[in-house]
Amino acid sequence: MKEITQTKQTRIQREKRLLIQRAALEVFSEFGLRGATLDKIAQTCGLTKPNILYYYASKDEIYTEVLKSLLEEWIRPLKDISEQGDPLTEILQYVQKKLIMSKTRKQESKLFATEILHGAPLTQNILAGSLKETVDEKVKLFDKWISEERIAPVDPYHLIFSIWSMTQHYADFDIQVHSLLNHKNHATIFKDAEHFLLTFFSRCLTRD
Amino acid sequence: MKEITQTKQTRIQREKRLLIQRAALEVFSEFGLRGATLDKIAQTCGLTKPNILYYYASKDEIYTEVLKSLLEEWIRPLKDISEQGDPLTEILQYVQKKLIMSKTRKQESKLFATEILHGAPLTQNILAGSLKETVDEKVKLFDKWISEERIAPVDPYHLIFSIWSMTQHYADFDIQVHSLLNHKNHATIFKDAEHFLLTFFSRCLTRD
DNA sequence: TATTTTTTTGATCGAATGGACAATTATTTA
DNA sequence: TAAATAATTGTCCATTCGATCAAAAAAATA
Repeated sequence: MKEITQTKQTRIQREKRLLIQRAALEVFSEFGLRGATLDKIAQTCGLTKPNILYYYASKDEIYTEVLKSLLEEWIRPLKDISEQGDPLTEILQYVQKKLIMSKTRKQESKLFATEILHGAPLTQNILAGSLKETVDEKVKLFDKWISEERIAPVDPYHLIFSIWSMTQHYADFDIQVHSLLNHKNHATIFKDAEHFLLTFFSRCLTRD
Repeated sequence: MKEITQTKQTRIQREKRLLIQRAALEVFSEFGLRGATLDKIAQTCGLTKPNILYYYASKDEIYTEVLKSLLEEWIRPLKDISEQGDPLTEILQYVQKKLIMSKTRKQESKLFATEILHGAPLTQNILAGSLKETVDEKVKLFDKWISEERIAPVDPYHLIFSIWSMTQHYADFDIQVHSLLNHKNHATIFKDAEHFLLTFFSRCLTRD
Protein backbone atom coordinates (compact mmCIF):
# COMPACT_ATOMS: atom_id res chain seq x y z
CA MET A 1 0.00 0.00 0.00
CA LYS A 2 1.12 3.48 -0.78
CA GLU A 3 1.73 5.57 2.30
CA ILE A 4 1.04 9.27 2.22
CA THR A 5 3.39 10.00 5.08
CA GLN A 6 6.08 7.74 3.74
CA THR A 7 9.61 8.96 3.56
CA LYS A 8 11.22 5.93 1.99
CA GLN A 9 10.11 4.64 -1.38
CA THR A 10 11.12 1.38 -2.93
CA ARG A 11 13.44 1.41 -5.90
CA ILE A 12 10.57 0.55 -8.21
CA GLN A 13 8.43 3.34 -6.83
CA ARG A 14 11.11 5.89 -7.43
CA GLU A 15 11.76 4.69 -10.94
CA LYS A 16 8.14 4.42 -11.99
CA ARG A 17 7.11 7.73 -10.52
CA LEU A 18 9.88 9.44 -12.41
CA LEU A 19 8.91 7.59 -15.57
CA ILE A 20 5.33 8.75 -15.18
CA GLN A 21 6.36 12.31 -14.47
CA ARG A 22 8.45 12.51 -17.59
CA ALA A 23 5.67 11.16 -19.75
CA ALA A 24 3.14 13.40 -18.05
CA LEU A 25 5.25 16.49 -18.71
CA GLU A 26 5.39 15.57 -22.37
CA VAL A 27 1.67 14.97 -22.68
CA PHE A 28 0.49 17.83 -20.46
CA SER A 29 2.70 20.38 -22.22
CA GLU A 30 1.33 19.35 -25.58
CA PHE A 31 -2.35 18.97 -24.75
CA GLY A 32 -2.89 20.87 -21.52
CA LEU A 33 -4.46 19.46 -18.37
CA ARG A 34 -7.83 18.70 -19.90
CA GLY A 35 -6.58 17.64 -23.28
CA ALA A 36 -4.19 15.14 -21.79
CA THR A 37 -5.56 11.68 -21.05
CA LEU A 38 -4.29 9.01 -18.75
CA ASP A 39 -4.27 6.67 -21.70
CA LYS A 40 -1.88 8.97 -23.57
CA ILE A 41 0.41 9.25 -20.57
CA ALA A 42 0.28 5.49 -20.09
CA GLN A 43 1.10 4.89 -23.71
CA THR A 44 3.97 7.40 -23.60
CA CYS A 45 5.69 5.70 -20.69
CA GLY A 46 4.72 2.15 -21.58
CA LEU A 47 2.65 1.45 -18.50
CA THR A 48 -1.01 0.57 -18.19
CA LYS A 49 -3.56 3.07 -17.00
CA PRO A 50 -4.37 1.25 -13.75
CA ASN A 51 -0.69 0.93 -13.08
CA ILE A 52 -0.30 4.68 -13.26
CA LEU A 53 -3.16 5.07 -10.85
CA TYR A 54 -1.34 2.75 -8.52
CA TYR A 55 1.37 5.35 -8.15
CA TYR A 56 -0.77 8.46 -8.31
CA ALA A 57 -4.24 8.82 -6.86
CA SER A 58 -5.55 10.85 -9.77
CA LYS A 59 -4.70 12.67 -12.95
CA ASP A 60 -4.77 15.95 -11.04
CA GLU A 61 -2.21 14.65 -8.58
CA ILE A 62 0.19 13.86 -11.42
CA TYR A 63 -0.33 17.30 -12.88
CA THR A 64 0.23 19.03 -9.58
CA GLU A 65 3.41 17.10 -8.89
CA VAL A 66 4.84 17.80 -12.34
CA LEU A 67 4.09 21.46 -11.93
CA LYS A 68 5.51 21.66 -8.44
CA SER A 69 8.82 20.11 -9.34
CA LEU A 70 9.02 22.38 -12.36
CA LEU A 71 8.43 25.61 -10.49
CA GLU A 72 11.44 25.37 -8.23
CA GLU A 73 13.74 24.88 -11.16
CA TRP A 74 12.02 27.73 -12.92
CA ILE A 75 12.80 30.28 -10.24
CA ARG A 76 16.39 29.26 -9.63
CA PRO A 77 18.21 31.41 -12.24
CA LEU A 78 16.55 34.50 -10.83
CA LYS A 79 17.88 33.63 -7.39
CA ASP A 80 21.36 33.38 -8.87
CA ILE A 81 21.51 37.08 -9.69
CA SER A 82 24.20 38.26 -7.33
CA GLU A 83 24.59 41.56 -5.56
CA GLN A 84 28.35 41.10 -5.73
CA GLY A 85 28.65 40.91 -9.50
CA ASP A 86 28.63 43.67 -12.07
CA PRO A 87 24.99 44.73 -12.52
CA LEU A 88 24.84 44.66 -16.29
CA THR A 89 26.73 41.37 -16.46
CA GLU A 90 24.46 39.79 -13.88
CA ILE A 91 21.31 40.82 -15.70
CA LEU A 92 22.60 39.81 -19.11
CA GLN A 93 23.62 36.47 -17.69
CA TYR A 94 20.14 36.02 -16.37
CA VAL A 95 18.75 36.78 -19.83
CA GLN A 96 21.06 34.18 -21.28
CA LYS A 97 20.10 31.57 -18.73
CA LYS A 98 16.41 32.15 -19.39
CA LEU A 99 16.93 31.88 -23.12
CA ILE A 100 18.82 28.62 -22.70
CA MET A 101 15.93 27.31 -20.65
CA SER A 102 13.55 28.21 -23.45
CA LYS A 103 15.73 26.25 -25.79
CA THR A 104 16.32 23.18 -23.67
CA ARG A 105 13.17 23.11 -21.55
CA LYS A 106 10.47 23.97 -24.01
CA GLN A 107 7.97 21.55 -22.55
CA GLU A 108 8.31 23.02 -19.10
CA SER A 109 7.95 26.53 -20.44
CA LYS A 110 4.78 25.65 -22.31
CA LEU A 111 3.27 23.84 -19.38
CA PHE A 112 3.95 26.78 -17.12
CA ALA A 113 2.55 29.21 -19.66
CA THR A 114 -0.64 27.20 -20.10
CA GLU A 115 -1.11 27.04 -16.38
CA ILE A 116 -0.80 30.80 -15.86
CA LEU A 117 -2.81 31.54 -18.96
CA HIS A 118 -5.76 29.57 -17.67
CA GLY A 119 -5.85 31.15 -14.26
CA ALA A 120 -3.12 29.23 -12.46
CA PRO A 121 -5.63 27.20 -10.48
CA LEU A 122 -2.93 25.06 -8.92
CA THR A 123 -0.08 27.54 -8.81
CA GLN A 124 -1.61 30.66 -7.36
CA ASN A 125 -0.20 30.09 -3.91
CA ILE A 126 3.29 29.53 -5.30
CA LEU A 127 3.06 32.66 -7.40
CA ALA A 128 2.05 34.62 -4.34
CA GLY A 129 4.64 32.79 -2.25
CA SER A 130 8.16 31.81 -3.08
CA LEU A 131 8.21 33.35 -6.54
CA LYS A 132 6.98 36.67 -5.24
CA GLU A 133 9.55 36.61 -2.47
CA THR A 134 12.40 36.13 -4.90
CA VAL A 135 11.10 38.73 -7.31
CA ASP A 136 10.67 41.31 -4.59
CA GLU A 137 14.19 40.65 -3.38
CA LYS A 138 15.67 41.19 -6.84
CA VAL A 139 13.53 44.25 -7.43
CA LYS A 140 15.11 45.78 -4.36
CA LEU A 141 18.53 44.92 -5.70
CA PHE A 142 17.75 46.50 -9.08
CA ASP A 143 16.46 49.61 -7.36
CA LYS A 144 19.69 49.80 -5.40
CA TRP A 145 21.74 49.48 -8.58
CA ILE A 146 19.67 52.23 -10.16
CA SER A 147 20.10 54.56 -7.22
CA GLU A 148 23.84 53.93 -7.39
CA GLU A 149 23.62 54.78 -11.09
CA ARG A 150 25.13 51.47 -12.08
CA ILE A 151 22.26 50.72 -14.47
CA ALA A 152 19.85 53.07 -16.22
CA PRO A 153 16.60 53.81 -14.44
CA VAL A 154 13.77 51.44 -15.34
CA ASP A 155 10.88 49.93 -13.45
CA PRO A 156 12.45 46.73 -12.10
CA TYR A 157 9.20 44.75 -12.10
CA HIS A 158 8.56 45.49 -15.73
CA LEU A 159 12.20 44.79 -16.52
CA ILE A 160 11.76 41.31 -15.12
CA PHE A 161 8.51 40.86 -17.02
CA SER A 162 10.25 41.87 -20.22
CA ILE A 163 13.02 39.35 -19.70
CA TRP A 164 10.53 36.59 -18.99
CA SER A 165 8.26 37.39 -21.89
CA MET A 166 10.96 37.85 -24.50
CA THR A 167 12.91 34.74 -23.63
CA GLN A 168 9.95 32.46 -23.06
CA HIS A 169 8.43 33.61 -26.32
CA TYR A 170 10.93 31.45 -28.18
CA ALA A 171 9.71 28.34 -26.38
CA ASP A 172 6.00 29.03 -26.04
CA PHE A 173 5.43 30.41 -29.51
CA ASP A 174 8.02 28.33 -31.30
CA ILE A 175 5.51 27.33 -33.95
CA GLN A 176 4.96 30.95 -34.90
CA VAL A 177 8.63 31.87 -34.68
CA HIS A 178 9.67 29.02 -36.92
CA SER A 179 6.86 29.65 -39.33
CA LEU A 180 7.75 33.31 -39.75
CA LEU A 181 11.47 32.62 -40.01
CA ASN A 182 10.96 30.16 -42.87
CA HIS A 183 11.71 27.21 -40.61
CA LYS A 184 15.25 28.38 -40.28
CA ASN A 185 17.70 26.20 -38.39
CA HIS A 186 16.80 25.91 -34.73
CA ALA A 187 20.28 26.72 -33.46
CA THR A 188 20.55 29.75 -35.71
CA ILE A 189 17.31 31.19 -34.42
CA PHE A 190 18.52 30.98 -30.85
CA LYS A 191 21.90 32.43 -31.75
CA ASP A 192 20.17 35.39 -33.40
CA ALA A 193 17.77 35.73 -30.51
CA GLU A 194 20.64 35.78 -28.06
CA HIS A 195 22.43 38.48 -30.01
CA PHE A 196 19.26 40.52 -30.29
CA LEU A 197 18.38 40.24 -26.61
CA LEU A 198 21.85 41.06 -25.35
CA THR A 199 22.08 44.08 -27.61
CA PHE A 200 18.62 45.11 -26.63
CA PHE A 201 19.10 44.94 -22.88
CA SER A 202 22.58 46.43 -23.02
CA ARG A 203 21.29 49.48 -24.84
CA CYS A 204 18.37 49.77 -22.51
CA LEU A 205 20.31 49.43 -19.30
CA THR A 206 23.41 51.48 -20.04
CA ARG A 207 21.79 54.73 -21.03
CA ASP A 208 21.64 57.30 -18.23
CA MET B 1 -32.17 23.96 -43.42
CA LYS B 2 -28.85 25.68 -43.16
CA GLU B 3 -27.18 26.21 -46.50
CA ILE B 4 -23.44 26.11 -46.74
CA THR B 5 -23.33 28.17 -49.87
CA GLN B 6 -25.80 30.72 -48.59
CA THR B 7 -24.92 34.37 -48.81
CA LYS B 8 -27.96 35.85 -47.08
CA GLN B 9 -28.75 34.98 -43.51
CA THR B 10 -31.96 35.73 -41.68
CA ARG B 11 -31.97 38.31 -38.94
CA ILE B 12 -32.22 35.60 -36.31
CA GLN B 13 -29.29 33.72 -37.79
CA ARG B 14 -27.08 36.76 -37.70
CA GLU B 15 -28.05 37.60 -34.14
CA LYS B 16 -27.72 34.10 -32.76
CA ARG B 17 -24.45 33.37 -34.51
CA LEU B 18 -22.96 36.53 -33.04
CA LEU B 19 -24.36 35.65 -29.63
CA ILE B 20 -22.75 32.23 -29.83
CA GLN B 21 -19.43 33.63 -31.00
CA ARG B 22 -19.23 36.03 -28.11
CA ALA B 23 -19.98 33.34 -25.58
CA ALA B 24 -17.59 30.96 -27.29
CA LEU B 25 -14.76 33.48 -27.13
CA GLU B 26 -15.34 33.87 -23.43
CA VAL B 27 -15.40 30.15 -22.74
CA PHE B 28 -12.63 29.12 -25.13
CA SER B 29 -10.25 31.79 -23.87
CA GLU B 30 -10.77 30.67 -20.31
CA PHE B 31 -10.71 26.90 -20.76
CA GLY B 32 -9.08 26.26 -24.13
CA LEU B 33 -10.54 24.23 -26.95
CA ARG B 34 -10.68 20.97 -25.07
CA GLY B 35 -11.57 22.40 -21.70
CA ALA B 36 -14.52 24.29 -23.13
CA THR B 37 -17.80 22.43 -23.38
CA LEU B 38 -20.84 23.13 -25.49
CA ASP B 39 -22.87 23.15 -22.31
CA LYS B 40 -20.76 25.98 -20.92
CA ILE B 41 -21.09 27.98 -24.11
CA ALA B 42 -24.81 27.32 -24.18
CA GLN B 43 -25.17 28.43 -20.59
CA THR B 44 -23.12 31.55 -21.22
CA CYS B 45 -25.30 32.74 -24.08
CA GLY B 46 -28.59 31.39 -22.74
CA LEU B 47 -29.27 28.94 -25.55
CA THR B 48 -29.66 25.20 -25.45
CA LYS B 49 -26.94 22.91 -26.68
CA PRO B 50 -28.88 21.53 -29.65
CA ASN B 51 -29.81 25.05 -30.59
CA ILE B 52 -26.15 25.97 -30.82
CA LEU B 53 -25.59 22.96 -33.02
CA TYR B 54 -28.35 24.20 -35.24
CA TYR B 55 -26.21 27.20 -36.10
CA TYR B 56 -22.83 25.50 -36.09
CA ALA B 57 -22.15 21.98 -37.30
CA SER B 58 -19.70 21.22 -34.52
CA LYS B 59 -17.72 22.58 -31.63
CA ASP B 60 -14.66 22.77 -33.83
CA GLU B 61 -16.51 24.90 -36.35
CA ILE B 62 -17.36 27.44 -33.66
CA TYR B 63 -13.76 27.49 -32.52
CA THR B 64 -12.43 27.93 -36.02
CA GLU B 65 -14.81 30.77 -36.76
CA VAL B 66 -13.99 32.61 -33.55
CA LEU B 67 -10.32 32.26 -34.27
CA LYS B 68 -10.62 33.32 -37.88
CA SER B 69 -12.49 36.51 -37.10
CA LEU B 70 -9.97 37.26 -34.38
CA LEU B 71 -6.90 36.86 -36.52
CA GLU B 72 -7.66 39.59 -39.00
CA GLU B 73 -8.14 42.09 -36.24
CA TRP B 74 -4.97 40.85 -34.66
CA ILE B 75 -2.78 41.60 -37.64
CA ARG B 76 -4.27 45.00 -38.50
CA PRO B 77 -2.11 47.28 -36.30
CA LEU B 78 1.01 45.82 -37.87
CA LYS B 79 -0.32 46.68 -41.31
CA ASP B 80 -0.84 50.25 -40.13
CA ILE B 81 2.88 50.89 -39.75
CA SER B 82 3.51 53.41 -42.47
CA GLU B 83 6.57 53.97 -44.59
CA GLN B 84 5.69 57.66 -44.74
CA GLY B 85 5.82 58.32 -41.01
CA ASP B 86 8.78 58.85 -38.74
CA PRO B 87 10.32 55.42 -38.08
CA LEU B 88 10.61 55.66 -34.31
CA THR B 89 7.16 57.21 -33.99
CA GLU B 90 5.61 54.51 -36.15
CA ILE B 91 7.16 51.71 -34.16
CA LEU B 92 6.35 53.23 -30.81
CA GLN B 93 2.79 53.75 -31.95
CA TYR B 94 2.62 50.11 -32.88
CA VAL B 95 3.85 49.18 -29.41
CA GLN B 96 1.16 51.34 -27.90
CA LYS B 97 -1.57 49.83 -30.05
CA LYS B 98 -0.51 46.32 -29.13
CA LEU B 99 -0.47 47.22 -25.47
CA ILE B 100 -3.95 48.67 -25.71
CA MET B 101 -5.11 45.47 -27.33
CA SER B 102 -3.68 43.50 -24.44
CA LYS B 103 -5.66 45.68 -22.12
CA THR B 104 -8.98 45.70 -23.94
CA ARG B 105 -8.87 42.36 -25.73
CA LYS B 106 -7.48 40.06 -23.13
CA GLN B 107 -9.71 37.16 -24.10
CA GLU B 108 -8.61 37.31 -27.72
CA SER B 109 -4.98 37.47 -26.71
CA LYS B 110 -5.29 34.44 -24.47
CA LEU B 111 -7.18 32.44 -27.06
CA PHE B 112 -4.55 33.21 -29.66
CA ALA B 113 -1.75 32.35 -27.25
CA THR B 114 -3.32 29.04 -26.32
CA GLU B 115 -3.76 28.16 -29.96
CA ILE B 116 -0.12 28.81 -30.88
CA LEU B 117 1.13 27.23 -27.69
CA HIS B 118 -0.59 23.95 -28.49
CA GLY B 119 0.67 23.71 -32.03
CA ALA B 120 -1.72 26.01 -33.88
CA PRO B 121 -3.62 23.09 -35.40
CA LEU B 122 -6.18 25.37 -36.96
CA THR B 123 -4.08 28.44 -37.59
CA GLN B 124 -0.96 27.12 -39.19
CA ASN B 125 -2.01 28.09 -42.70
CA ILE B 126 -2.85 31.61 -41.59
CA LEU B 127 0.47 31.94 -39.82
CA ALA B 128 2.22 30.83 -42.95
CA GLY B 129 -0.08 32.96 -45.07
CA SER B 130 -1.38 36.45 -44.48
CA LEU B 131 0.46 37.01 -41.20
CA LYS B 132 3.77 36.00 -42.72
CA GLU B 133 3.14 38.25 -45.70
CA THR B 134 2.56 41.28 -43.53
CA VAL B 135 5.50 40.52 -41.28
CA ASP B 136 7.85 40.08 -44.23
CA GLU B 137 6.69 43.35 -45.66
CA LYS B 138 7.36 45.24 -42.45
CA VAL B 139 10.69 43.52 -41.99
CA LYS B 140 11.73 44.92 -45.33
CA LEU B 141 10.62 48.36 -44.22
CA PHE B 142 12.57 48.10 -40.98
CA ASP B 143 15.64 46.99 -42.89
CA LYS B 144 15.26 49.99 -45.15
CA TRP B 145 15.01 52.31 -42.17
CA ILE B 146 18.12 50.72 -40.69
CA SER B 147 20.11 51.08 -43.89
CA GLU B 148 19.07 54.73 -44.01
CA GLU B 149 20.28 54.99 -40.42
CA ARG B 150 16.91 56.23 -39.22
CA ILE B 151 16.73 53.56 -36.51
CA ALA B 152 19.49 51.62 -34.79
CA PRO B 153 20.44 48.29 -36.34
CA VAL B 154 18.52 45.35 -34.90
CA ASP B 155 17.18 42.14 -36.35
CA PRO B 156 13.71 43.19 -37.52
CA TYR B 157 12.12 39.77 -36.99
CA HIS B 158 13.28 39.61 -33.43
CA LEU B 159 12.24 43.20 -32.91
CA ILE B 160 8.71 42.26 -33.89
CA PHE B 161 8.83 39.18 -31.65
CA SER B 162 9.93 41.36 -28.76
CA ILE B 163 7.05 43.77 -29.28
CA TRP B 164 4.55 40.95 -29.44
CA SER B 165 5.88 39.09 -26.45
CA MET B 166 6.27 42.08 -24.16
CA THR B 167 2.88 43.58 -24.88
CA GLN B 168 0.91 40.34 -24.92
CA HIS B 169 2.53 39.31 -21.69
CA TYR B 170 0.28 41.75 -19.84
CA ALA B 171 -2.82 40.01 -21.19
CA ASP B 172 -1.75 36.39 -21.24
CA PHE B 173 0.02 36.34 -17.89
CA ASP B 174 -2.18 38.87 -16.15
CA ILE B 175 -2.63 36.55 -13.19
CA GLN B 176 1.09 36.48 -12.58
CA VAL B 177 1.56 40.19 -13.24
CA HIS B 178 -1.17 41.15 -10.82
CA SER B 179 0.01 38.70 -8.22
CA LEU B 180 3.57 40.01 -8.28
CA LEU B 181 2.48 43.64 -8.29
CA ASN B 182 0.38 43.19 -5.17
CA HIS B 183 -2.84 43.38 -7.16
CA LYS B 184 -2.13 46.96 -7.94
CA ASN B 185 -4.74 48.95 -9.82
CA HIS B 186 -5.27 47.65 -13.32
CA ALA B 187 -4.99 51.05 -15.00
CA THR B 188 -1.83 51.86 -13.11
CA ILE B 189 -0.15 48.68 -14.24
CA PHE B 190 -0.83 49.49 -17.86
CA LYS B 191 0.30 53.08 -17.44
CA ASP B 192 3.58 51.85 -15.95
CA ALA B 193 3.92 49.21 -18.63
CA GLU B 194 3.42 51.80 -21.33
CA HIS B 195 6.07 54.05 -19.86
CA PHE B 196 8.47 51.17 -19.49
CA LEU B 197 7.95 49.90 -23.02
CA LEU B 198 8.23 53.28 -24.68
CA THR B 199 11.42 54.08 -22.77
CA PHE B 200 12.74 50.64 -23.53
CA PHE B 201 12.17 50.70 -27.26
CA SER B 202 13.26 54.31 -27.61
CA ARG B 203 16.57 53.55 -26.02
CA CYS B 204 17.00 50.46 -28.09
CA LEU B 205 16.12 52.01 -31.41
CA THR B 206 17.88 55.36 -31.16
CA ARG B 207 21.38 54.21 -30.40
CA ASP B 208 23.68 54.01 -33.39
C1' DT C 1 -55.76 33.20 -41.74
C1' DA C 2 -53.62 29.08 -43.79
C1' DT C 3 -49.40 27.24 -45.25
C1' DT C 4 -44.72 26.87 -45.35
C1' DT C 5 -40.34 27.58 -43.45
C1' DT C 6 -37.37 28.40 -39.68
C1' DT C 7 -36.16 27.86 -34.99
C1' DT C 8 -36.18 25.51 -30.59
C1' DT C 9 -35.92 21.72 -27.46
C1' DG C 10 -36.36 17.21 -24.83
C1' DA C 11 -34.75 12.83 -25.13
C1' DT C 12 -31.24 9.99 -26.26
C1' DC C 13 -27.08 7.75 -28.32
C1' DG C 14 -22.26 6.42 -28.59
C1' DA C 15 -17.60 7.33 -27.72
C1' DA C 16 -14.17 8.86 -24.58
C1' DT C 17 -12.39 9.01 -20.21
C1' DG C 18 -11.21 8.98 -15.14
C1' DG C 19 -11.28 5.84 -11.93
C1' DA C 20 -12.31 1.26 -9.06
C1' DC C 21 -11.40 -3.43 -8.02
C1' DA C 22 -10.43 -8.10 -7.78
C1' DA C 23 -7.41 -11.39 -9.54
C1' DT C 24 -2.81 -12.37 -11.03
C1' DT C 25 2.09 -11.95 -11.14
C1' DA C 26 6.49 -10.43 -9.44
C1' DT C 27 9.45 -9.14 -5.76
C1' DT C 28 11.02 -8.90 -1.16
C1' DT C 29 11.54 -10.67 3.32
C1' DA C 30 11.69 -14.19 6.98
C1' DT D 1 11.74 -21.96 0.10
C1' DA D 2 7.50 -20.21 2.12
C1' DA D 3 4.99 -16.27 3.41
C1' DA D 4 4.14 -11.62 2.90
C1' DT D 5 4.21 -7.61 0.46
C1' DA D 6 4.39 -4.92 -3.73
C1' DA D 7 3.35 -4.33 -8.47
C1' DT D 8 0.60 -5.21 -12.58
C1' DT D 9 -3.34 -5.88 -15.39
C1' DG D 10 -8.04 -7.14 -17.45
C1' DT D 11 -12.45 -5.87 -16.74
C1' DC D 12 -15.84 -2.98 -15.63
C1' DC D 13 -18.50 1.25 -14.10
C1' DA D 14 -20.23 6.09 -13.98
C1' DT D 15 -19.90 10.34 -15.92
C1' DT D 16 -19.17 13.66 -19.30
C1' DC D 17 -19.67 15.39 -23.67
C1' DG D 18 -20.32 16.01 -28.62
C1' DA D 19 -23.72 15.07 -31.62
C1' DT D 20 -28.41 13.34 -33.54
C1' DC D 21 -33.26 13.46 -34.32
C1' DA D 22 -37.99 13.79 -34.22
C1' DA D 23 -41.46 16.57 -32.57
C1' DA D 24 -43.09 21.01 -31.07
C1' DA D 25 -43.14 25.97 -31.24
C1' DA D 26 -42.40 30.25 -33.48
C1' DA D 27 -41.87 33.13 -37.38
C1' DA D 28 -42.29 34.24 -42.10
C1' DT D 29 -44.87 34.11 -46.21
C1' DA D 30 -48.74 33.77 -49.31
